[in-house]
Amino acid sequence: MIETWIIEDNTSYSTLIRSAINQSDWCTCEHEWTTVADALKYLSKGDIPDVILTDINLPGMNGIEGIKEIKAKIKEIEIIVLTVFDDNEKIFDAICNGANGYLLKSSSPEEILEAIKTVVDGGSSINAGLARKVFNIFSSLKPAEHTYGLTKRENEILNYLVDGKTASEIAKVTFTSPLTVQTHIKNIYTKLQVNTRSGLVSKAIKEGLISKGGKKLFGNGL
Amino acid sequence: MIETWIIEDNTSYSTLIRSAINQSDWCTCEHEWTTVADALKYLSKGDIPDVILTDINLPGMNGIEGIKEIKAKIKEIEIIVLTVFDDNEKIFDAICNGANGYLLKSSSPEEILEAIKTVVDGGSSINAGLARKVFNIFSSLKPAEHTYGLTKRENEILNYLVDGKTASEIAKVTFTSPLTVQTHIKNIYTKLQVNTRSGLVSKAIKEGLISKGGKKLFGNGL
DNA sequence: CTCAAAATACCTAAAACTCGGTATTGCACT
DNA sequence: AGTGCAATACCGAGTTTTAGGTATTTTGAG
Repeated sequence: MIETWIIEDNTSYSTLIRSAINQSDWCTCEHEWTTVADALKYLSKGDIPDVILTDINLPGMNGIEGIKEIKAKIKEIEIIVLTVFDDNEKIFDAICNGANGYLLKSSSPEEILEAIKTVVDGGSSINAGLARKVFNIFSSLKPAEHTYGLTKRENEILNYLVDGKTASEIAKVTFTSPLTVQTHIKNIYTKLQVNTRSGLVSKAIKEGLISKGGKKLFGNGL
Repeated sequence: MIETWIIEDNTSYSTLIRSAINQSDWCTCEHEWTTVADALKYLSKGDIPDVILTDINLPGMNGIEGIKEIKAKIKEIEIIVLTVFDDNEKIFDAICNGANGYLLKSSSPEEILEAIKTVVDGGSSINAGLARKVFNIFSSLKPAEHTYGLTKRENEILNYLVDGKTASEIAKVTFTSPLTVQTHIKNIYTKLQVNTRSGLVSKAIKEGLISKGGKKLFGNGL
């Protein structure tokens, strides 16, 4: 039997969902809370559900923060966001904070039950329309592939610079003169149109100019 | 009538899918190619499908590159990846390059047709298991929230540094002495355990220490 | 109020960086 | 054989940064 909780300040809506859940023969909802704080308090007492359905717009702590708090406490709980918001930012934040599903309140009770089943089976639940948004967020994450016409050597040196190395340190690992490295750096500055070391590093990371084994990567290493 | 193409070097598999598609009364598949190059050549002739199903492991140009090339030519074409690979990297790359759906070859013909319908309706198609992976990639993108105990002022200055500003420039915009700014920078260095400007900027961006209106952001501005 | 942390400001000296140059060598392409 | 680009190396002057310090004034929490 799957145990679920609902965190939702609109009690008439939560009651609706709750009764739909309790009508199934494999899933129950014993508790509904109006704030994240209430849910967290009860969690501390050792009563742990399999799935939590949560709104985002809540009094006190919002649902996004709530996901983080709940996951920090017991990461095994599957969390499904149930909200009216469908903007990229909310979706992005919710997923980043550990949401396992994202549903709109326009979803039918059947869809909600389906989503619960999906997450307990180790999947993630999101409808096609929202999935498109997730896909779009992803592809917008990919920086445009400016190369600024950097040569192989310049690119190599750029990578060392981003590591925080000085010109002389780079000279050592590349077996060249520090003066040569300075020349390269000067040329990189011109090509990237920056005039400080920090501006260079910033631009290089933000525009994905850094390669790791030939692959572009994001600021966070992926 | 939805027109689809298949790019797949395993012709016995593609023939199977093609006949399944052609058995529907709303979707046809006139062309199947074994390489991206073939598809691109035909695209140039003006014959444009609504949806392309593509493998990833292809002779010559791989499917990931293929997505980019096809989208660059005609971005309206919906592209569904159909592959045996389910590793994070392939999924990530495919979506970043503009894939609109991602299916495993274990999918049934019904699921494939469902996916085609989904993408032409403006959604994105991905099954629950893969969606979980996408969700996990997202949450791994979120840098851990180290703060390194930076004070408000230090954080402010850090942001200017990441912009490539010098100490004196920062002093001007903060209406303080350059010496004060230097002191702050020195303290930031100690807290972040770096000893060059570039190392600082690099670490700050990679670990998401940069705030924009109170919000964390990624290296790419999101 | 009081105490600690934060923010402010200054000093010095060495090291590193920025920017304007010049110049040689080697390699690929025509 | 000649042209162009990449990579190498150097000079000099001025600026900025780094790494030790010290010290005063705010400010926020108890």
